[in-house]
Amino acid sequence: MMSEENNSPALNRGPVDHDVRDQIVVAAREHFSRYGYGKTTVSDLAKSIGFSKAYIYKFFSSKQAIGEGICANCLGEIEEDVRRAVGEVDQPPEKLRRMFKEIVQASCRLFSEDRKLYEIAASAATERWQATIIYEQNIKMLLQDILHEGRQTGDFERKTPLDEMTMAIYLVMRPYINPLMLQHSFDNIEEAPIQLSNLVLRSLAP
Amino acid sequence: MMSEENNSPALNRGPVDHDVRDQIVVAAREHFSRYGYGKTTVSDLAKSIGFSKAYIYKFFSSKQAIGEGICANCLGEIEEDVRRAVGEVDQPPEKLRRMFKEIVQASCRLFSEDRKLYEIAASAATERWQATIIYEQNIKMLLQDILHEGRQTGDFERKTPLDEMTMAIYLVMRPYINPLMLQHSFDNIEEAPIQLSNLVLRSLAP
DNA sequence: TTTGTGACTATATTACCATATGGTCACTCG
DNA sequence: CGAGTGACCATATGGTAATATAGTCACAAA
Repeated sequence: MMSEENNSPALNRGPVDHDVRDQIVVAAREHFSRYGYGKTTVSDLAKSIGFSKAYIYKFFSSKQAIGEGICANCLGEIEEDVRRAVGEVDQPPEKLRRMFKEIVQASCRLFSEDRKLYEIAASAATERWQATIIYEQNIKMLLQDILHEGRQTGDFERKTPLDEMTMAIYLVMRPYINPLMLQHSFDNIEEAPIQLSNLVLRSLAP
Repeated sequence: MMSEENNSPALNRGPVDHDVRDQIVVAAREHFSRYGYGKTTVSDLAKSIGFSKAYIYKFFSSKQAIGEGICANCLGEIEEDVRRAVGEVDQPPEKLRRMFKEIVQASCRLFSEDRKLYEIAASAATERWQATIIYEQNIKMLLQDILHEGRQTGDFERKTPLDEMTMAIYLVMRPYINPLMLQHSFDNIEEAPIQLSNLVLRSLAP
């Protein structure tokens, strides 16, 4: 499910469903991934799809808007991976473990296999782009769903208010969710999600 | 208790206990705090204490060595604040709460009241200066002491290995200990330490 | 020996300007 | 009317020459 933006400074312009819009996105992903966001000029994108630079601006309000689209894709893919991993098991405690583990894995994969796109995600986090905010919201909601389910199955305690619980656990995960913080969490990246899952699950015990 | 360095690339030189060494440290703290580490030249320090630049290098092996000294001071002061706060109460669970709360408060205080020194601490963290490593080690040891005590008083569970416990809780606190990560933790800085303390304490319940 | 320095080098930083780039708009073409 | 663009502007960026700075050393004075 793609996250469509319609917020404060409108990112998209012109026809929403248009072949050229998709071409731009494809070319942008390719260029950003290969040369990086900074080294790619809007003219480069235009040239590669055979139009003029001005035409790009019929579809996107700025270069950053294109970057946000690509970034939203990347983060969306991570989100999908996480949802898939979570969906593979039934017990809420195990879901939580999977969620934590897969978030770290998927983020590290982006970092090591597509550094240039990772850098976009990092600067998106620095500058608080919509893509980042939505991604973090979605992850938090996924977490809340798991907690809610665990409460109903009796796996998790029910005294603590659900949103406090969600917030606290989200804060524990944040250093591995946010690309900026991830960079400072590479020490013990192997054990960290396991140890932290254990800690969180102990605190969730009924 | 000051932390003295004698490590890989020796930081100090010449007479350890010397009046001029102290003068340098005092002048450096003043200058770094007012103009920042980058904008302060070694010649500035020399001039302000009435010696030549070359003489500075009789006491410190580099400008960074001076920076490390100042940074170690700042972090040492935070550490002292935390130890004091922890020492004011008796119950290990309350000690943990205090520790978390005071670390956040003291770090935020440095950030808002002495931004320039905070920036040194941040770059010390980026470049993994000794001062940072020692500080983080000390904090971790303080944490372990509290946990150890709590186990003996029966306030905390005893099944989980002590060092796993320490590591996990340390990882929870790290976003508020490490100056680099702190910058990205300002949202919810009020509730975060409380909620996280609650979570940790729930997980520590026997 | 201990205290102290000016003169020196290699590297880092700054200041500058030419160029490149993001972004707009009036306009053409079919 | 809608698809598409060249010419244009203000600002960002990159490269480079000039300057400033970290750090050393041989040496002097006490």
